[in-house]
Amino acid sequence: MSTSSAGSRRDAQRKALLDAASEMLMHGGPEAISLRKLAAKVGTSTMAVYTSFGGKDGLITALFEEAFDRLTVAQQAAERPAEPLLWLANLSRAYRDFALGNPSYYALMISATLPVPASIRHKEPTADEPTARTIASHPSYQNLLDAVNACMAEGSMPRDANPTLLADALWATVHGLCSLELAGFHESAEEAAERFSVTTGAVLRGLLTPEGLKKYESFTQAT
Amino acid sequence: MSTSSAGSRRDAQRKALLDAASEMLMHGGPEAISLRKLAAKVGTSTMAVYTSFGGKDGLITALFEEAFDRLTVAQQAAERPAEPLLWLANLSRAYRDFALGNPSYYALMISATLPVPASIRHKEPTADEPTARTIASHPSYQNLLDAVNACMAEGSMPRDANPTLLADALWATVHGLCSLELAGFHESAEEAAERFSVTTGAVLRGLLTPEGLKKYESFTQAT
DNA sequence: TCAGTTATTATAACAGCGTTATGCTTGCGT
DNA sequence: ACGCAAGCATAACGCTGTTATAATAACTGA
Repeated sequence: MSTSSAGSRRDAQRKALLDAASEMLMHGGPEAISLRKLAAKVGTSTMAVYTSFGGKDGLITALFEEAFDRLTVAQQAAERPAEPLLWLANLSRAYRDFALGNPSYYALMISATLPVPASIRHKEPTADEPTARTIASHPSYQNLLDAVNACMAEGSMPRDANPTLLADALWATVHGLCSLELAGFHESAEEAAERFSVTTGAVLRGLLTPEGLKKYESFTQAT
Repeated sequence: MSTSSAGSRRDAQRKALLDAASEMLMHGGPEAISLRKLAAKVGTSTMAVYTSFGGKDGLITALFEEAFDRLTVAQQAAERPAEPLLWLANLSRAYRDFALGNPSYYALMISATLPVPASIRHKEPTADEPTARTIASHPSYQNLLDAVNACMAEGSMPRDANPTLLADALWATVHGLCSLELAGFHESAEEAAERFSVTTGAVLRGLLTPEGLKKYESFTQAT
């Protein structure tokens, strides 16, 4: 049980590097991660990054996965009421809270997700295994899908709809809102919060069945 | 009229650099822009970038503004029917067409807009002049605002609403959709197109008044 | 038109980056 | 206990943006 089990010396080195990189990320953003400074911080040389992660790309990928894990934790920490519509609203809020609370991690998720060169350089898109699968099967997305399926099951959303389509609609909207808010397109925090609730409410209402709409409006009026 | 008028030798150099940088951007993405390669391409030295743009940041800023100009052209080239609701739909489509047709420019807009370090390094946020103003007064955003105001004027959207709030809701949604689509979260182009129309339709319907909703559904049923 | 001043550019050097080649050193398996 | 394989430190390579210096070009004023 030298290397197969967890807790080897190598894993300790890996964790130390990852923690230090995480600190650099949170302190100065994705662009502030330098292998040389990272190695100096941990007390080793840059070669450690290559043996542990295979290079800087591997390190960034590890941070990227950690970001998604943190998001998943934030999502699953959200209150899960019996009403799936309220659960969906809580998931949206949790997403925003994560983005605002971990802006550097969120920036990393976006910057590592969006740019064309990154997706080109990393893996040739020769239909090997599209990135979509990687995300769709992630717990973070599964949470959202579960909530959508629950809404469909109770008739708040059309039962014959494609749940992935509905989940993507909500995801894209929430992501766009957080992206713009973090970019600084908000005059005040209150205005950003209002825009978030108004927009997510609008897209959610737009996806509901008449029955679901009635239910949703009873919630918003009650609260 | 040596330097005050247009067409100086200096402006020609600036334009040559900008065009070459634009080509590098479209070919290899934002990260492929190297001052040395750019200077070699134009047939000068890297110092030209410093005299014309003040450095690489200035060059990127110029490309950033060019990206917004191109977006504005695409927006204004969109058909403008008498019905503001249809105009709004056309603006959304034009935004997506621009993003898909100029992915590198779009990536630049996002990457230069979103990351925390960029906004920190560039200008200290000492309330000097928030970025929001810069964007809100841009023709591209004004187009959207005009359409929203037209919808409010005809009663399709609540007349007592904040037009900026409504415009931001649509902008964030469309932006989030394009961002996710360009990131590669689409199994097929058809699926991405369907998701776009479904989501934008949902958020638009969610922002309408009952009268506006009736009008909108008469359009979708007619077409 | 010519002299003086200013601005622009080419060359080279500087500091930093990710990556890689080369030995040394360490630790594990036999 | 020995031998071998893996990990790390050192140094070098090629690249990046930026800056100092010196020469050149252009424009201004007499």
